[in-house]
Amino acid sequence: MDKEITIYDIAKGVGFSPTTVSRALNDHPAVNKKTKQRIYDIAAQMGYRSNLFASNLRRQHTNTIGVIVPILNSNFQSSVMAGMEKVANEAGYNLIISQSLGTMEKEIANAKTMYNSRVDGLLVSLSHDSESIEHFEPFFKKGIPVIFYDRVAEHKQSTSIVIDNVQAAYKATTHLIEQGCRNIVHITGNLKINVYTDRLKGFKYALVDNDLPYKKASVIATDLTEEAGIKAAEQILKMDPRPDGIFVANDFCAVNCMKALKQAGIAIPDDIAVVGFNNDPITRVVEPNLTTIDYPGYEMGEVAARNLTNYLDALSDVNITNTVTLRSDLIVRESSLKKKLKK
Amino acid sequence: MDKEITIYDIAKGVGFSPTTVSRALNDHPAVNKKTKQRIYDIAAQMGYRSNLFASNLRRQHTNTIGVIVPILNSNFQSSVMAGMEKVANEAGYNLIISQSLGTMEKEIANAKTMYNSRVDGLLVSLSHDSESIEHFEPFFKKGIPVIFYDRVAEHKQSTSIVIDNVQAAYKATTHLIEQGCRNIVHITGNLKINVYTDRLKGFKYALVDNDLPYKKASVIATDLTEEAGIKAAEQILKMDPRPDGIFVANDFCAVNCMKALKQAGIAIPDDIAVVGFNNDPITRVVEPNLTTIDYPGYEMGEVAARNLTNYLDALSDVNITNTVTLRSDLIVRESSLKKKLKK
DNA sequence: TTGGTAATTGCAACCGATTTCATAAATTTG
DNA sequence: CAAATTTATGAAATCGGTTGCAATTACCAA
Repeated sequence: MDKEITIYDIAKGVGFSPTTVSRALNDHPAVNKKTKQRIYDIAAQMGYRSNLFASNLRRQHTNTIGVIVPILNSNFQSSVMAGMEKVANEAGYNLIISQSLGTMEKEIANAKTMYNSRVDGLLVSLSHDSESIEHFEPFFKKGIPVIFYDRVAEHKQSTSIVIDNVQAAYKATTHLIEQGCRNIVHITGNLKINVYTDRLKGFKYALVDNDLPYKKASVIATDLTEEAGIKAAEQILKMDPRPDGIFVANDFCAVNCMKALKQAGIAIPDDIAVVGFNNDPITRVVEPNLTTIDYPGYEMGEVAARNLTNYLDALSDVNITNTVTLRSDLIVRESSLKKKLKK
Repeated sequence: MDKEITIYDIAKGVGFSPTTVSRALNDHPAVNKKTKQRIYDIAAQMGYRSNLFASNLRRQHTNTIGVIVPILNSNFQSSVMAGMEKVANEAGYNLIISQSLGTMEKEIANAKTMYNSRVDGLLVSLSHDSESIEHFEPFFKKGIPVIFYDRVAEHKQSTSIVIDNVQAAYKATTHLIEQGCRNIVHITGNLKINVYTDRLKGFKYALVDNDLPYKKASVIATDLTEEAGIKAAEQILKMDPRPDGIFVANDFCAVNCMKALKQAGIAIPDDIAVVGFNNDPITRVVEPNLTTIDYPGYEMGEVAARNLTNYLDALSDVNITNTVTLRSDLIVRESSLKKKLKK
């Protein structure tokens, strides 16, 4: 097995001190250009690779960004991560990733690991049942930047990257109303999470602004899983009068709900129009194609990572921006286009 | 900002030397139990956290596993990663992740970064156009374990985690034949990649074993994207005689091909039966539901990571296993069940 | 020639934990 | 009770870069 080459070996090779070698390798301006070149050449020739621990130990930073996600294998989250990885990689940062699997317990453990791994910054989407963000206090105390995205929490020391969930839900609901729906049901997730409370707000506001009554019974809170969609469908079928529109806070759940309704003989969109949320690929596969909100995951990942790397590289000196809101649009497809409006 | 607590601070606090503190914290047997307990208590009380760089620098390992994937945002890959993360996390390893975006160039750069980050081991799924694995030589030379999964390459020093693609494709094709198909088309990906050549082999063997002719014209090599599926459908529509079965090496492509065929008035499965590959969630959404091969991504991630951590923790002393083959099954759904066989 | 400044380079002290070797104290054995 | 072990602890070297400060040389103007 090859022995590892150090700057001391290089120093011996070129007849300069380790100090100069170190400086040359870091492109320090106080080193003669010719010296630098010679050192580069010899280093390359000897197959030198820098020892990041030694460097990190001395410099007190790691060039590593921690990411904590609820779950990796969802279309949205993996898109986010793809965007993050691209930006982080380009900026010279490594990404270390862990999933909370939706529990606060694991999120706390992960935060601790990240803290011990001394990440330079943290990108977090909160778990389903995270009721506090106390476990990030150590980061705040030590001035390690934490950026929340999608599922965020308010904190004066952290930035949040979100879409305007209220507005998006408002658009979605308004669209249903424009299609003639007068009795709309909203299927949502855990109402402790900002995204779902905001979407509920948008739903409510749209009703009110269109002089439609808002009834608590029209909101079905679920865990947004496959089964939840089916159960919600059953619940809807029992309602009297039967709803004529559904706004679901998640595509996957929406699709399963739709399937169950179709099996029960409901015509979509004519009997019931459906709108989802996220623009998951399945929305273009299900029949009829699902109207949904385009939630730009990849872009969100890029923005979150860029925000962090800029801050770390002191490109953005102060952390002025507290919230970044990305645009999100309604994508209209057949699942919500009632016939009477079609030509 | 809090100052960082070191073992020296603790040493001062308890009146023992840093040596003893270090040993106590690592649960070394040569430290008195009472001493240990006192050190634990004080460490906790002072809010001590170990400095991983110092430790890594001295110990020459990082407790970090590098993962290089072609692309993060695919259902299969993110499932794999979810499985990996779970196992690695439990075994006390961090995962650093990078994507090659399908190009060998970026894969080489990523490998270099991982090498410099001194990962303890590497988990790799090769990029589309990786024609050699020379860029992993430094790892092999230094004895750093590299495990390939899904898209693998032969190397005497590395383990591969795969499914039996030949057998899976054989099953899929045989199933189509059993359904009465006599003129089957195979849509595949880049034939330089093991998974696709193997699937092609399975396709071929199944034909031969059933006394059906294998024609080169029946194999459509594509990039398996959404558009590729549509283009392939157009190509199929022009064929004379028209095929009665399609075996696609990827669900996403299969679904789009199916949609295009349906639009052209083809009845599925009666005119043409379709089988996909991967068991992506969309297979249960498309109509008719797509018959496919269950490719256990999550499990593959678990197995790959476990294999690596066991090796690193010297639980499996020698690297005996060179290839691990996971089981994969055919899941039959409506897209391939021709009427005449239905009751 | 002299004083002064800029350009290069090196010494040595870190960063914080681990580990070899030696030592002191406690315990067992003959 | 002396000798041989065992148990518990510490001093100091080490891992491989980085960096404050000092030293040397080169260069320029007066």
